[in-house]
Amino acid sequence: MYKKICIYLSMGNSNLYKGSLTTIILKLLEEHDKMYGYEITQKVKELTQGELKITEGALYPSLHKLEADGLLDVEVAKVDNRLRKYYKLTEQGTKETVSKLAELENYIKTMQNLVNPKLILE
Amino acid sequence: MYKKICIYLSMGNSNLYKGSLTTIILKLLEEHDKMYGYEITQKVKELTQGELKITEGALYPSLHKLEADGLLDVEVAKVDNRLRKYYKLTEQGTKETVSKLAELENYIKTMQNLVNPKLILE
DNA sequence: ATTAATACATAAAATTCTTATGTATAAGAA
DNA sequence: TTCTTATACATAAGAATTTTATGTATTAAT
Repeated sequence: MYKKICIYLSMGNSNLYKGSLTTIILKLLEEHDKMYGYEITQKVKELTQGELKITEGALYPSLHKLEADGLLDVEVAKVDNRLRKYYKLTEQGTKETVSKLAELENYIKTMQNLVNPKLILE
Repeated sequence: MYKKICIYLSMGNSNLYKGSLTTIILKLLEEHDKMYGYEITQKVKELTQGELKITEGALYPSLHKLEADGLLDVEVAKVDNRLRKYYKLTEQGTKETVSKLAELENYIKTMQNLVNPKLILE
């Protein structure tokens, strides 16, 4: 038998992260070429020093959607008798990544402008 | 009779804005003391040069929730025979604003760190 | 031997927003 | 003067995304 007790901290205790999961996945894949789901959760935890924890319930459906949309290709591997699904960017996925990153930069500028107008002079 | 044809552009054509509406409302009220709903939509449009358009369907329920949560007080006024509901921060709302702004700063730092790790050295 | 870590998955519920619609007054254009 | 746009509120169905909870299975560590 199995037993599972979970503690769900997820997305930084702030709902600002809502809507950024896709951007995060695409950017990580742009930098690391080929990653599997669990690896993404660990990498995000590491890069954010524990601030951001991607939950499985958000990650896997998101990966499936990106694949269905043609932004990711999947390749199944078996390592130590355990399943791994490696994802990588398609050509279209690479384009979408550029676009998503531009959106993020734009979001940040807009929000800083809204929230702290004195510091933005350009 | 009336007729209404709407063009819904809303939240910057990017779902990164999901989750930031509350922060935006609170910050505007911190700066402008007292505002009504329609005024908020216009102010946001103006401050973001049209990039961000708050829809009524998002704004009004959000204002009602903030009021129900004790973060905003409301005061009804009649100007030119037209109804206006002025909202202002409660004491608790002022505290929450500080907290929400800190969350935003933190979100921006975390995302920049994730997305462009080379530029962050601190 | 039991727990923690690795590795996938899905599904109900919550949250937030979009889209659509409803109501009403005032101002401006045709 | 009539039609449209702007001002000002509201709610509700549906979409999208995430949280919370659960399910299955293998390997490593205690």
